[in-house]
Amino acid sequence: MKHTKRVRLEAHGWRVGSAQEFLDLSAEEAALVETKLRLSRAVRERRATLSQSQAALAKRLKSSQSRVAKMEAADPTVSVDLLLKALFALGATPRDVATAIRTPLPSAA
Amino acid sequence: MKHTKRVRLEAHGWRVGSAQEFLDLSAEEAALVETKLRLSRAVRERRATLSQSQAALAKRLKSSQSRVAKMEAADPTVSVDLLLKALFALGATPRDVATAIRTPLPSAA
DNA sequence: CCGTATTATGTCAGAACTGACATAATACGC
DNA sequence: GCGTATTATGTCAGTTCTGACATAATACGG
Repeated sequence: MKHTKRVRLEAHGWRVGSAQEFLDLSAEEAALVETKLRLSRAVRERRATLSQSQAALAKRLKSSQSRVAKMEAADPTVSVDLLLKALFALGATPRDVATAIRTPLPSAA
Repeated sequence: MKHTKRVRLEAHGWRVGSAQEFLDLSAEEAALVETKLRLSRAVRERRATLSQSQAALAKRLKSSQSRVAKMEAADPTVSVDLLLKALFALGATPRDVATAIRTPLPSAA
């Protein structure tokens, strides 16, 4: 279950216009996906550092363990808003968030 | 129409638990709101720099002028996801986004 | 192995967000 | 002032996201 760019676009009722426009939108979508990946990784790392279970973080967030798992899996049904809420709940500062967003993934394109 | 923390929490069906918990959640909510403000400001600045109208940006985003206006007004009905989509559509890099998130507002608390 | 603690995956009703539209308010040149 | 271009505010039906639940998979000590 890995809706990526393509699927997401189709879900939005896409009908490709100019190739240029499509490519640009792809790049923008890719940047957003990459950002989500970085944030989700940051959530997992901070939580692990604090030795908290997903269930514990979920409780603090008034969310559920399954949703935390999806956050860390960068599931497309998880919004950036939720990822940020999780990070702040884990004690991250805006500076920490900024760093996470700038930090490239281990081996991602 | 300025739903802030309080209203948002109530909208979520809040019932205050311990004072400590409430305060913590307030701080976290505040951090998120502050982040949204910074991003919305970044959208306005980038768009202005490019001398684009809200309508032009909206078209590029496949959105509407009114929603771009709400983005720049940091309206609570605008998600961080949408703000990021706008920034990337305006040519921002993850690094730019990170900078925006770290940059304090002119005179905010 | 077996318990059990933790994490992953699927599903869905309800809540939040979105684009679009209408229309009001502002800004700016003429 | 008047036109008009741009931005602001309000509303709402349709889509997306969310929490919760069930349950499967994995990790790990005994």
